[in-house]
Amino acid sequence: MEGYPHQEIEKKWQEFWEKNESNRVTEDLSFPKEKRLYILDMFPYPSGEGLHVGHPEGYTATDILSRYYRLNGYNVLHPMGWDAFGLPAENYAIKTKIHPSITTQKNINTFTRQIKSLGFSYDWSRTFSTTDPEYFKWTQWIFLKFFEKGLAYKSKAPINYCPSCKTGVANEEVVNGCCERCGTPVERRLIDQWLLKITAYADRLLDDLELVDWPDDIKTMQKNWIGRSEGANIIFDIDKFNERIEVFTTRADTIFGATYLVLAPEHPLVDKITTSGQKKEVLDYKQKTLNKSDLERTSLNKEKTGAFTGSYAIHPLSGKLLPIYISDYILMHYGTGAIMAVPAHDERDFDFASKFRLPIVQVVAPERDMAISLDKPYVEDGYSINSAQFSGLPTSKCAERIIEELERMKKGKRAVTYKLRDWIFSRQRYWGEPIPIINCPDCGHVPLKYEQLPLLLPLIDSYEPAGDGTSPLSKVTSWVNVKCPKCGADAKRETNTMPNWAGSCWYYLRYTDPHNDKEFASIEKQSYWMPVDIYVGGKEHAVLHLLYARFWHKFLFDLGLVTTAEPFMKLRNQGLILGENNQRMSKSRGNVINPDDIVKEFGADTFRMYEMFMGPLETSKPWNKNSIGGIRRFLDRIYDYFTSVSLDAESLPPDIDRLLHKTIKKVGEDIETISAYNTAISALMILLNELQNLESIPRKVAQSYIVILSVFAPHIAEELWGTVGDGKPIFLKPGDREVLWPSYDESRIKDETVTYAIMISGKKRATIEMPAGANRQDVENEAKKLPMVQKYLENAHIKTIIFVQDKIINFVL
RNA sequence: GCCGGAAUGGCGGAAUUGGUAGACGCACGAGACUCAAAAUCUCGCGAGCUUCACAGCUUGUAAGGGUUCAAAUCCCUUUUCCGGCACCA
Repeated sequence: MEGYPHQEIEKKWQEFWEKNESNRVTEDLSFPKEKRLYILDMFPYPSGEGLHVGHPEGYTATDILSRYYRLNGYNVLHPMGWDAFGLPAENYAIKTKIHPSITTQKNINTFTRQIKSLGFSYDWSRTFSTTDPEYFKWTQWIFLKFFEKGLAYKSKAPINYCPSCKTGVANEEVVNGCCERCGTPVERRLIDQWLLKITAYADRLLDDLELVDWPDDIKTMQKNWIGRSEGANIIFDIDKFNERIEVFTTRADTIFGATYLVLAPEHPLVDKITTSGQKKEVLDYKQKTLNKSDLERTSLNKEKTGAFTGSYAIHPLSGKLLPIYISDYILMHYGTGAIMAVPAHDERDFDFASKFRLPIVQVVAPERDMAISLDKPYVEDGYSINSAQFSGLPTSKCAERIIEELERMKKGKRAVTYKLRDWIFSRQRYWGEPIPIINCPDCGHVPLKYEQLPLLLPLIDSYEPAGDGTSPLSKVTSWVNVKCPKCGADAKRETNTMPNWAGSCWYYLRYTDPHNDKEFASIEKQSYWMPVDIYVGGKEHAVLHLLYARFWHKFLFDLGLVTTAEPFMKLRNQGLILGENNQRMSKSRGNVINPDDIVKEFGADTFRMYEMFMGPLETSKPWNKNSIGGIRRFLDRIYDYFTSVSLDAESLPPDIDRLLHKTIKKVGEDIETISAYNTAISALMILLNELQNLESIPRKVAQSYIVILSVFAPHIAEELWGTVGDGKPIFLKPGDREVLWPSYDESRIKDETVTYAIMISGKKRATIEMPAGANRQDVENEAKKLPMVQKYLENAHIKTIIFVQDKIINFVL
């Protein structure tokens, strides 16, 4: 590739910035807080494949923002690190016997080299990996706080278990219900697991979404995930048993339409109330349900299945007997694990009732007293019918009255239910943070003392799972067997490790004070830097990472350990970069682009600018090799022009001066959108196209152009600054920085003349130039002079004239 | 199945949020330079039609309908694609 020598220039300036500490922050906390900014990327998992072209998309956007704000006088914290615990390193270790820490370090080195080759302005003095003991010491410390406050608890929870590999497998490793490695159908097993009580924060996680500037679709996803719904728990006594079933419903108004009850197959009452004649059928059905995942239970079987228990419940208001069924469309962990089925007004109940020939009773009508044909359920609100003294009431009113009545009878009460479930926090894996708990037969779960942290992973030589579903750690007897710190009896360490989400729940706090060995971060530094002002990453973290991190943050907030209610004020997502064939990049499709190749051939500046020019940040867009060449040509033209143009001119021609000011305004505004980088770059192209007609321009103009360019293409800009600049580099260490970003003059942006579109009955027929701000009558008179317009106006009656200042005049005939 | 998002030239995308559709770039075509090619520069480039030409007409933003002086933009119906999913009572 000819043109400017990108390899030489990029290396030179990357070394300069690093040596000069150009990317550091000022640690002087008296620097005004309103001029500090925390701009963060979601840190990557350093995979063995190396950097993907999708990573630099978000990183370039935040780099542009960081450089832009620094050039405007801000103190910008812009760090990078590694989320390095996880499955791939462990699976690789099982295959190769190479310790995950070695693979991880190698991958981190590769990622670091690749990211540095793109010239991002990260402050590398603050980097760390979640696998560093100095870091996960504090992850464990926070876990102990959860334990101390009763928010970490042990309970039975299901795992996917492969009976052939004799190991637990992650959801990701289950393909079509079978183990990814051996193809054996995966079973579900209940084992003792640690859970974090995220449900205790459900309402606050929901309500505080109001406080943050996040994309609406992400907020909606979190709201739906938390899934708060208000309704009532209603008690049904069971006929011939001294037992009762509590159901949750959001439609208490439909209670007179309940014709049967359904329990989740796992419901504890099932065995008790199943009559002897039905035992076999119920048992068989429970067995079948056991190995179905929620996904299968909920999406695959359109055909409803179930079994009759043989028992009947007593309707609390009508006294009628309702048969009790079990069915897998009822999930134990939602609501009470039991429902009253109202087939006339619920689709799932309708399907079930149709299949099992159960009665369907209409109790809601769209209009008062109107009956509808029940070939499908009526799920809308309306007016109650067939509901005793409640008939005639509108839906919401009716529900209220019925709940009041049930409360009076002590047969029900208002209730709120969430879809959100507690977070299963243990994994039967090696490569994660060890859970700092000792299990003593007498004292139960005994936490390690804070001074005993970090609890390191023991070195082992076989990473194969233990074979009984427990972690490989359980094989390391020298590590597992300890004395109970409380009573001194023989005890065992917890062998489950934390999930890979743990480390990413608080890493943004650590960046504010990354080398602190007394606290996870000092309150002083946190309160200066937090919250994160701008957080950029992929949409795939919409619920898990972003919800878990918010949960930890709120927990720490309650303990007075952090200073803000929310961690991330503004969130933006980057879109997917697809392969040239418009499909997701993957090895198997053979459409993967390696960033190294692009940097080598075209240079980092071209790569960065191309990714920003592809389209708005948040949309997904396909890679196109030809288009990169266009960006490279643009940078070559910039290089040629600014190394040859004379800088002696006094001023620019007025129209180009106007364009310059417009460009400064537009680019600044586009950058701040965190989206429209493509149009910012096109504005720079338009300006260059005009400047190229001039042999001489003022030095000040060249400086403005290069400074604007520098946030997108820092290396070439820094190089050209040597020619047009003031003797000092653009990007300097905090104390040496100046506000270099050019300002624009609003009064010099206004055009003197504007083009009016002349429309006849809404169709454009001609255009005329008029002075800006011309009055309606003048425009009308000028327009009528045009032969083109006269042609249409003669023999026609003008009904009305629509005039839009500086835009159009429309003659409606 | 449910929820969310999207659909604009050969391609990526613009469009002041209801006001001249197609900015900018790619690809392509013609020309200049060259012995030639590459690179570079200049011009053209939604489709169809009329015209020697200047120019003009029709049509066009997934499809169909509607609101409006005016719709890529707002409303209704439909189709396709992408993302998410936990049958959530």
